[in-house]
Amino acid sequence: MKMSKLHVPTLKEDPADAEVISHKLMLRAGMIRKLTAGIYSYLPLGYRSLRKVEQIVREEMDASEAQEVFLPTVQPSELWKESGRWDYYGTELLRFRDRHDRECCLGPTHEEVITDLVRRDVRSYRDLPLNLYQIQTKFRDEIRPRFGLMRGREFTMKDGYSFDATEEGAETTYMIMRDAYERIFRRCSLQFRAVEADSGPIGGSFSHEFMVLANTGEDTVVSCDRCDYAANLEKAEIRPCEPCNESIGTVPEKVSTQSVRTIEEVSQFLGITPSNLIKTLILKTDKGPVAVLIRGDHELNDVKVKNYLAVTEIELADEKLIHEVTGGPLGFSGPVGLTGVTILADHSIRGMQSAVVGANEKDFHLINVSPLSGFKVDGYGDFRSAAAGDPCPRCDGKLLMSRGIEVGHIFKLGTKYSESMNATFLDPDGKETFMIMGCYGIGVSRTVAAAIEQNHDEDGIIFPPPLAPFSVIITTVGAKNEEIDATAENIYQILWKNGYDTLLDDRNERPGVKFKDADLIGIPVRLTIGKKALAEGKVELRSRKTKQTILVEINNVLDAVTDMISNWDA
RNA sequence: CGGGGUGUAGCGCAGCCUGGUUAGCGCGCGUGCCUUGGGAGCACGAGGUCGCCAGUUCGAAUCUGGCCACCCCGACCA
Repeated sequence: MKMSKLHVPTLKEDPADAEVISHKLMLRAGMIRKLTAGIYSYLPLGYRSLRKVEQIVREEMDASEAQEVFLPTVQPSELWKESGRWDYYGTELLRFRDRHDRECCLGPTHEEVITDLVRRDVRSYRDLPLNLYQIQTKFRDEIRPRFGLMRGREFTMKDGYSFDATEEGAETTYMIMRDAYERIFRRCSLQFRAVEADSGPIGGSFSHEFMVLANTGEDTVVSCDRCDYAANLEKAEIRPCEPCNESIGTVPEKVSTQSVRTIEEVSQFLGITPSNLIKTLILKTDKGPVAVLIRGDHELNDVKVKNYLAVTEIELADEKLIHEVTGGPLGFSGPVGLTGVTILADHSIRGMQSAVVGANEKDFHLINVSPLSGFKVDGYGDFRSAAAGDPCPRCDGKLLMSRGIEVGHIFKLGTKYSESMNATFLDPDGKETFMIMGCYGIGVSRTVAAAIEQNHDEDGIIFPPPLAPFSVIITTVGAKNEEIDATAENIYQILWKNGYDTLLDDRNERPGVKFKDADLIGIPVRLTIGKKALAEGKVELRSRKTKQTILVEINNVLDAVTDMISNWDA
């Protein structure tokens, strides 16, 4: 491609509405343009990168014996009602009616469609396992789209679904997909980790998220400094601590705490540390209110509570509900004497000896309260979020926190959809059996953004070669010169013939402009052709990553380019 | 949806508080000259329903009300 013909509207300044670096750079590099909130057009460079990722995904999925299909975007409400998700999915599902007043939605994911497809034609265990995938645009009416392609409403996703006859088969498929994902993200030159995750609203029994490590990530990844344990913060397990079994002979005492109510204020006021406090959080769920006790220095993990209670909705209670439940105002709740509500407590509460709790009365707290005798607990569990420095649940190491961008997610779904949608087959004994499903997603457009988050500098994007829209850019410098132009054209042809996507910057621009653009759009290898070096039969080869420049003989250009690209990650 | 903010040329912004001729600046864009190893210079030029609607006023980018869009912070997810 000739730069003079390529549509790359680069920008000198950062667009005002871009916050994160990948968004800024993709706009500045002329890769994408926003149409409306969370919805973007891909320009030639952006689309080329997107397709590079798609191609890697395709190759690795195909190599894992998954088969590509292409499914409808518009889906009838009937299917969603059948799976039960029409009511469950909420406003993220964009619904509308067609001219016949039939209810439809735009597919945010395709479990229903694929399950319907498979149940129609697959009747025998002989047809299983079956693993189908597609790469297409999904629409999720996100509450708050942000950060450009990182959280769009419309985005490109690879989603795959597997159907197995047996549990063992389903687990094997899961492992195959896990391996495929490792290969895919490694090929994208990304630094990532596969972490244990909560299986979320799609449901299912176990799942992994693939997290690209980046400071701007929206997710928190917990990992061990000793072993390879890594988990999403929502999921990260806390090892239960030893229960304290001696009740020291203290008697609860009511103290006035006037207008102090936050953990910080109360502990300062009483001259104790937050770890001596128990915070009593009143939560509203679809099965009624619950009280959850968490140590003062810990954070509630509502996903854990949600899973423990098997409820679908959970949120912090408002002041009115708190009053109804405890009889006291916000900030002074406590478990002592609390009735008519389920009381859950985090494991760490058991290890406390004399704690401070709210008195369920304005301006009063109770001190010297023992979890052993001071109040009733309906269930102990793991209800708090891991924090940096917590012990690893698997070994003696300590947990570290880092930020991650979720680019892939795999679930073993089990029979959730096959049961609700009646996807069955006949097993070898002729018995009708539910298929065991798995689902495997990759945020393709998000992967491009994540790669940029991880690979950039002050001059622009530094594309890893597998994702770069073009691998090489040939930049001619100096005034119009036939020899330079001819050499450039010649090398350009050679590189294309040898499989390198090559850009030729033949614009009548000053060198500075060409260099700035080449850096901004992040082409890995730049070949500069100028008068001085050419007089010696040489051209310059520069790595966008190391910024190192070497002079190479024109005859050796192909080898030198190959060398630089194949040693990119070295 | 709750809280905060912004809307003026393709992009980035000033002007608004304290209404008053022709609405500015930088970048970009067009033409010409010139220049060619890190976003050159000079000259001329094109480009604006000041987000939309209503109101106040002799007069509104500027004041008031309503609406819309977008961005940021929280609950969701690839």
